[in-house]
Amino acid sequence: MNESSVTVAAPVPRQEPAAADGPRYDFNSAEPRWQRAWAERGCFRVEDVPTDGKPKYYVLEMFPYPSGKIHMGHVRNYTLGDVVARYKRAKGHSVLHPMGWDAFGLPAENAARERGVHPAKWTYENIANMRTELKRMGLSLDWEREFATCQPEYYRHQQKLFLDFLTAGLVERKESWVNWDPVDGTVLANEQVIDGRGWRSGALVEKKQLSQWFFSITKYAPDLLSALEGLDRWPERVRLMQSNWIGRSEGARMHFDLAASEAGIDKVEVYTTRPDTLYGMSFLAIAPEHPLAASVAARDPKAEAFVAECRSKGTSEAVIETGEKHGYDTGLRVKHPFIEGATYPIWIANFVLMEYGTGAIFGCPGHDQRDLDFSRKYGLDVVPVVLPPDGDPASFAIANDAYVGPGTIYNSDFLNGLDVDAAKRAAIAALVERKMGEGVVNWRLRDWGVSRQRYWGCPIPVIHCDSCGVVAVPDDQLPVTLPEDVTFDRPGNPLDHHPTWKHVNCPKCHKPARRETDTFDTFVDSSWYFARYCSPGSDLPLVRAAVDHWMPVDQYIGGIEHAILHLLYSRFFTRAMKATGHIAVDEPFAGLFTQGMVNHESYKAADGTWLYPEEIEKRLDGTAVQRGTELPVTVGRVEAMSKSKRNTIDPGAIIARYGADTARWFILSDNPPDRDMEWTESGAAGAFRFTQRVFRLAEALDSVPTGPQPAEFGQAARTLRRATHRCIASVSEALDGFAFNVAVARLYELANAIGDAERIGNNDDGLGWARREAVEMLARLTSPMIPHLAEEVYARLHPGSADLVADLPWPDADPALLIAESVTIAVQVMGKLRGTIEVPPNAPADTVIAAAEAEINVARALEGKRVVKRVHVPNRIVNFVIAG
RNA sequence: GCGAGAGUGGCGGAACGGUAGACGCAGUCGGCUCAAAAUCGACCGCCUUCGGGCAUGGGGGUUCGAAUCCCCCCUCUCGCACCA
Repeated sequence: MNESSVTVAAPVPRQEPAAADGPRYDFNSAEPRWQRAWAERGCFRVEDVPTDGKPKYYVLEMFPYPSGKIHMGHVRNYTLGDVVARYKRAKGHSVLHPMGWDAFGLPAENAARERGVHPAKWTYENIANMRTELKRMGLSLDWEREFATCQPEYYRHQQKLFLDFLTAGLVERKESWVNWDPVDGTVLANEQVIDGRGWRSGALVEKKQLSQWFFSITKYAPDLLSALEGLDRWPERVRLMQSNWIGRSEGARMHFDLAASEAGIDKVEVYTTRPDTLYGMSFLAIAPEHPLAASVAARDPKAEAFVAECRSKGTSEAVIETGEKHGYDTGLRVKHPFIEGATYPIWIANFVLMEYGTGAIFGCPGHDQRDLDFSRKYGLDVVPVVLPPDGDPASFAIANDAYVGPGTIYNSDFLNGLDVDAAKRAAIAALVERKMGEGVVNWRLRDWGVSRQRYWGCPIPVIHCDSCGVVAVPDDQLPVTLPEDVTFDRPGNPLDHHPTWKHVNCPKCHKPARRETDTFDTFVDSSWYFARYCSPGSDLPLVRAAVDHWMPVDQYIGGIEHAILHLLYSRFFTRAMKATGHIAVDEPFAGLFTQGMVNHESYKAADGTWLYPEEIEKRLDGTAVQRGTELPVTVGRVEAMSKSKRNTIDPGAIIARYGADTARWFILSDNPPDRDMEWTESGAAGAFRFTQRVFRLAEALDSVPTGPQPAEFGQAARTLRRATHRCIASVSEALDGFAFNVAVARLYELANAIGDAERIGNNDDGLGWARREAVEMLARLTSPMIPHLAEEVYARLHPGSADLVADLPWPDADPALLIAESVTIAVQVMGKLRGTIEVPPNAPADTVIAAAEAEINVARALEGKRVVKRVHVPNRIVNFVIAG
């Protein structure tokens, strides 16, 4: 997880912000100091089962893959989560906010193969480095809950869960077609097959049948789909993507009898959503992997060649993009279910998928575009059976487009005259009557294959015994740990090559047997970690009292790239854990927020090589030159930070230069958090200026005496206090709505208002008190975003106080101060703005209208006109409608 | 192809159906400086005969009033994609 982009170290050191006159906020000493203060106070620690009676709030960001360094995507992700965590905590919640490591995975094995470093060493060193970097961000995390999924203390429980699922019938071992890389000797995910070749080896990928472990996610398909409706704090598009992925469709499962049986096979099973078009049938097509295709291929060399070709080219982009359809006529024929004596050819076709439905279709070219393309290519009949509403049965014909719209059935015997839906029902009824089929619901979702031929993953805790079959590793022998002495000097799975590891005795019959050498897909590791955080030290996978208290996660935050797989697997896993008694909830994540990416301009030198941002210098006219050489540089697109384009910004360098608060402030201020943002140098510098300005506003109060709240405030003080309390209200509202960029804008407004008050300089009428109040509120309201500076400012305002802002409750706005002393009302004539008037709040309508009519511009616009309607919206607007 | 989302100044973006452009970035002018940096102040959608007019992708509609609601169209982004 979270490994989409990798940051590399900046090669050229950047210059420090120029040292300026006067004292400055020294983030270098302040940030570590406050981080220590929070840690020593244990501000962010919570109990597994709290007894403080506070409402719980569980904030979680997708845990990082320990690639080596944190990148800006992490900074954005964890800053967003930290704002939520700190805000909810201040609002009186007991907040669980943990962090850990998604630590198994292929990059560690690649490092082992490429550099000879053991995956464990590589992983743990990366974790140590990234932990240090994350701690510099000042996140309000309970670090005592940290774990890595590669620790036996974690994955032993995963093995236990697997065995519980096995007992509960939620896991099975079955044969399946997989992408097999013959050079690397491993199964590849579909995403790892590029143009028909393995992404690492470049070898042609083969389709191969392997025995694999599967989680029975399809058992939950209906529930996983219907429960999406209740996830009302998930983005609509994620719910939609999951819904499409699960892919429910209604139709009929039916069989066609072969005219003559083939190698003992006498019928073909078909799934269709269009049983109403059965009379339009002109062929039957089966997938190349279909058993019937295999038996034809066994006796027919041409068929065998065709199947082999499909197998090798099936996944290539060329075939998929052009949609070119290929087929082979087997010579076999099937009988029509309703038409006595009619038979149709059976083709093997490349566009029929073995994975979906039954791997066989009946072809109705009149009303399915693919079937039409296929029929035109091979000269098969095209018989229309659905007449469009305005169609003429005598002349309606199918040209190049199949007709898939609504209409009336014709050319179809007993179905004639029915509409499409009625005909579907009638056709299914007829199939049922003849015992040839039934109405079914079909799902696109497949069971989740979790076997990987990898070393750096969680061992699957089973033993294969020749006498007893598959035997679960007994609980008292868990965990099955990875052997450390492995080599990566040849392709394939090091566990399989290990001289002794897999050789064990069967736990049942004690005869020699073999350990399973496959490990789990790393998505398994991340499918329950959120629940483990509730009781990370327990001897049980989950402690019911802890998960019952904390789960579900109230706010989950991460990238959209996990919209389907990780989230769907986690939803399944939670249900499976419920079925096995480990947890009580169905849904793991009550709220989900998907953040946008962090992008940056890219730069290219004249010779075509990419340049790091540190290597270029911007000119005033927007062009850029190479630092030092002054050679011209092409400024490229703003795109996702990537190592290859060298448009990365190292968070460590930013924090060293500006401090964590600046990085956090800029990343929050730039735009709404669900959209992609552009990291810019000027934006970061602007954020840095703000932090310094806040400090100066606090510093300016050193000479302003403290004292009790005055009974009376002058005009300027009242204005400032209104700004302060309006800010409390509006920042709270913005934070509640994830509008962090708006919260930032409101805080700039408050800072501007304090600056205005500062320049007035007269403290006699309570302005000094009002300024202290405003600066304190500025600190407290910014504290979820820039927590270190908030502490620094608060401490300066309260010398000698031991209070931490992190422990203070969220301030409440004084309702009396949210009411303006006067309101500006817009005056329109026929909907066009003609002027504004100042009136007391909630002034009576006739007073306001009279004042509006008196306004000079309005009066001019109304002169000589007849007003037919006066619209008055209190405290908002007056609109005069005139005749004519 | 199917589905979803989005189009507002030079840029990122604000805006319960009620003064469009908050706030920031960039820019212009000025104060302070020998100068620069930092900082502070002012300006900053387009046109204008200085009355005002035009402006939220385009065109219609609803409304006293539309960036916002409805219909049609255009463009862009993302997701799924031979799913029978």
